Amino acid sequence: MATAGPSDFAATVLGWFDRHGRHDLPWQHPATPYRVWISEVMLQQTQVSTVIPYFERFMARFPCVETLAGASLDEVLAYWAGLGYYARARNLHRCAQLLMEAHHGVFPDAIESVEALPGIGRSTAGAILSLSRGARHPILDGNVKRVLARYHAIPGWPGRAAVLKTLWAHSEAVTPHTRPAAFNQAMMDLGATICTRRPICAQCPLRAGCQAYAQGDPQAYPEPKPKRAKPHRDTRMLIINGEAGTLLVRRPTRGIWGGLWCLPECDLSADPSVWAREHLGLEITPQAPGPTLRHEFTHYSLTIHPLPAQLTAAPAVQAAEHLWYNPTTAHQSGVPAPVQRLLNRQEREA
DNA sequence: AAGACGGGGCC
DNA sequence: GGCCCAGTCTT
Repeated sequence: MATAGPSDFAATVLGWFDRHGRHDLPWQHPATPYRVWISEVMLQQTQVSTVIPYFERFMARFPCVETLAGASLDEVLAYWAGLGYYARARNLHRCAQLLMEAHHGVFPDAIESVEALPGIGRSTAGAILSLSRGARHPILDGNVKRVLARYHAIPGWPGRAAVLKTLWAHSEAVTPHTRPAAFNQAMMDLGATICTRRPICAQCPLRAGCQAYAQGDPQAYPEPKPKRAKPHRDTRMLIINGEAGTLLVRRPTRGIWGGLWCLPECDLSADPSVWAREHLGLEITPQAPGPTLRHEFTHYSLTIHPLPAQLTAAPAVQAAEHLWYNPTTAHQSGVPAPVQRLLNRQEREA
């Protein structure tokens, strides 16, 4: 049988969507540009089941662009803490303020203008304008990449520019003029529920035209990223306890855990007391080291060596980038997951 | 073109 | 433990 043409492709996908697609996701009711935007950004590199509770909490606190733009970055980061990729939250906040200042708080209709906003690339821009307004724009997220790479048996890793270009061309070609919103949602649903890493081809509406299926090994597509050795790093985190609580310092905007509140980090080779005096302006008395904590990143693994210490002297003036964490008081600060684990561990042992 | 960027889920 | 996930930005 010949490969189905674009319109057959869309009709098949839409027919499947009406019966088997997901119509009950929180951001679909109502599917406003704001809600679709927030959900799409949360869903970048994060799975639906993880996102849903974050989305509900976020919407309850920041129901519209204006609320988000008017909030402090710290509070936005606090609502994001645990999702990872914190640049997404910073971009979200900046984008909300930009929308207020330059676009009256409303997303522009031109996709070029939407793509120009911070944290919004081609796929997210297409998703926002199609899912919320029914405009015909292709998308290309991980799900659509998988479906199209298999359907056309496209060789190569999608991270390569040439492969990506081919995939975009296919996405553009199959996106219909009628019901583009339903079609895009359908493609994501298909990738998320049927054309998964281990696909359920028996239930797939595209099976008849799928080249990877015809070849007998749909899992061969898309090709995996070429892998390399993962380096390992060590760091020491100081758990400095004073009368007001445990010291947290704000990390630089750029780099790992950007803008989040973290335990002070000092090199293993440094003397902790000297380091604290020079970098924090505090006098401390180190105690017995705690058990190490291992944390895995995409690109390296980290072993955290916790070192509890008692505060013995502090300057009269509190540094702006310092915060004394106390579990009994309310906090609205973003703390990375492994640091939160260390704080919780300390609280349990107290 | 390649690397940076987090955390959770799954096998 | 390795791999994956509704990507984008920087270099």
